[in-house]
Amino acid sequence: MAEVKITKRSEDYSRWYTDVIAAAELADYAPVKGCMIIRPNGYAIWEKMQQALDGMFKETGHQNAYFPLFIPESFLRKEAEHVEGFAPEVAVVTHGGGSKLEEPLVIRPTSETIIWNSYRNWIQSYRDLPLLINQWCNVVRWEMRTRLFLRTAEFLWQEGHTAHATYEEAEEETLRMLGVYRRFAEEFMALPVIEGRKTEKEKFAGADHTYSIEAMMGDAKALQAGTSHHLAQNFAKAFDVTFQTEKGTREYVYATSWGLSTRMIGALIMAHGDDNGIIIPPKLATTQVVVVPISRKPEERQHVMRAVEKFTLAFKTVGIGFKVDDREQYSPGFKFNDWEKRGVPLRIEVGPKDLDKNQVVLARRDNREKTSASQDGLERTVVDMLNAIQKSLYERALEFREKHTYRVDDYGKFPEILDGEGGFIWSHWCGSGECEERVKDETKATIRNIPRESPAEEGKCIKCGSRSERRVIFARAY
RNA sequence: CGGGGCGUGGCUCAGCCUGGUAGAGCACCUGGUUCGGGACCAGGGGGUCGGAGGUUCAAAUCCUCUCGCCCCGACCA
Repeated sequence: MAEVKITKRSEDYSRWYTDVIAAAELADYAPVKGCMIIRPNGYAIWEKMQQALDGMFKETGHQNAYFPLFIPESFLRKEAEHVEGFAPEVAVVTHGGGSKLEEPLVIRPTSETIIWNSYRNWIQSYRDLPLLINQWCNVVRWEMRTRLFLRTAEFLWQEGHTAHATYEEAEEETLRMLGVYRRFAEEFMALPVIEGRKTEKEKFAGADHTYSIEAMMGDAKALQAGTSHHLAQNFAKAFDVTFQTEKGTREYVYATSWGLSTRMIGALIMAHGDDNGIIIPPKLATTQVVVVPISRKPEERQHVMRAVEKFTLAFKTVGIGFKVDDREQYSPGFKFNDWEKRGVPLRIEVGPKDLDKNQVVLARRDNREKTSASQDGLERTVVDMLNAIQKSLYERALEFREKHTYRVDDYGKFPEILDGEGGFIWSHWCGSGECEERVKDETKATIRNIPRESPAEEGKCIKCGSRSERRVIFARAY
């Protein structure tokens, strides 16, 4: 276990980020450029995310399946916008079994093409619809500049691919899954997000339109945390997927796809982490509570351990994830720091002084407050406190976002905000790609999305002054 | 792909300018004393100095080539 010191957030945010990952042993750089090794601590978070999401997918009627990693190159070319969007970043396999392949195989950057190729055979009639499939897998996108979790050449994700009889039904599904992502972010990640529609420039290659949830990180930059696409009939037409309607006519199928990736681990780090390391929200922590026994003499140790065994037994019955750190070679102070950088939400300290009073010391990771609690019914106290931590992480993140959100009607204020503390800027936009592009060139801020909750409001485009009907969010993004 | 930097035990780095046969801190192992916010003492293990070639009696050090990584700019979940 190498000692890792963490750069202060205020000093160098991106170094802080990589330091936190090293300190918490979440991931390593791989021998292959742009790839990462997700270490057990990092993977544990992903597994928790998977569990939560998978449950919600099942609740909304989806089934898991698995499609191949290799996709015939020709498939990718069938949808014009799609190939244009992904061609620059696909990895291609040209050889196999010692000889050149007849047709190169691309390693999936996303699976729309290979999945819709199958859907052609799966869908005959309106009775086969809707078709609601999800898959958990890895994908590869050859990125120029990579950062652990946020942008790597290979990453893990889930991709949902559904087929519907009508445009409206597909739209409903697209928004339903966006809502699932929102709920996941808020309830499990303690991360407030803004649902909205992507601009034409930022939408998924091959989609009719794209929705996203956007979150604010600890440096006030935006992170796209999940996307849901309405693909209309684009892929059905490309792969000739039609169905017979109730009336006996033949129509192309409507599609959606939606994905959320290991990037969320990066979001978690940047949304909640502090100078001491990552803070894992209780609902995503495998180890929710770490118990640090403190003792000097062997007989003291025995007494302490007896008490620990007693209350941890109760933890098991109520399903609290805990770990007892009984390593003898480390001092309590070392262990406090060790578990803090790993982000365990709650620490329990028990020593001789506590035994005398039948209590323990509870130390919250989120605000580093220490309080005493009785050993009787400790499991209830702990459950309550974990809930309180979950809630307070959300509130803190929301407060931070509010504090860094501005309504701006004067383009001249953009640099001041963006080069200062940064943040989300709600401004009017006429809807033209030129204005969007010019703002990006001039300020490095992009339109994150057109918020769904943004009320209709007459205004003038921040850039060109033309008529605008609602505000959009400008921000610098990851 | 353009600009900048760096490759020396697991990690961070010194040594290189001025060649002389590898060193520190942390981590690791053993024993002991410790233990309520990163303990201490003693002992110990571990490196073909990114790779190849060259100069030299002698190369981590000088020369040539090569590979890789990191940071900054053009694309993106």
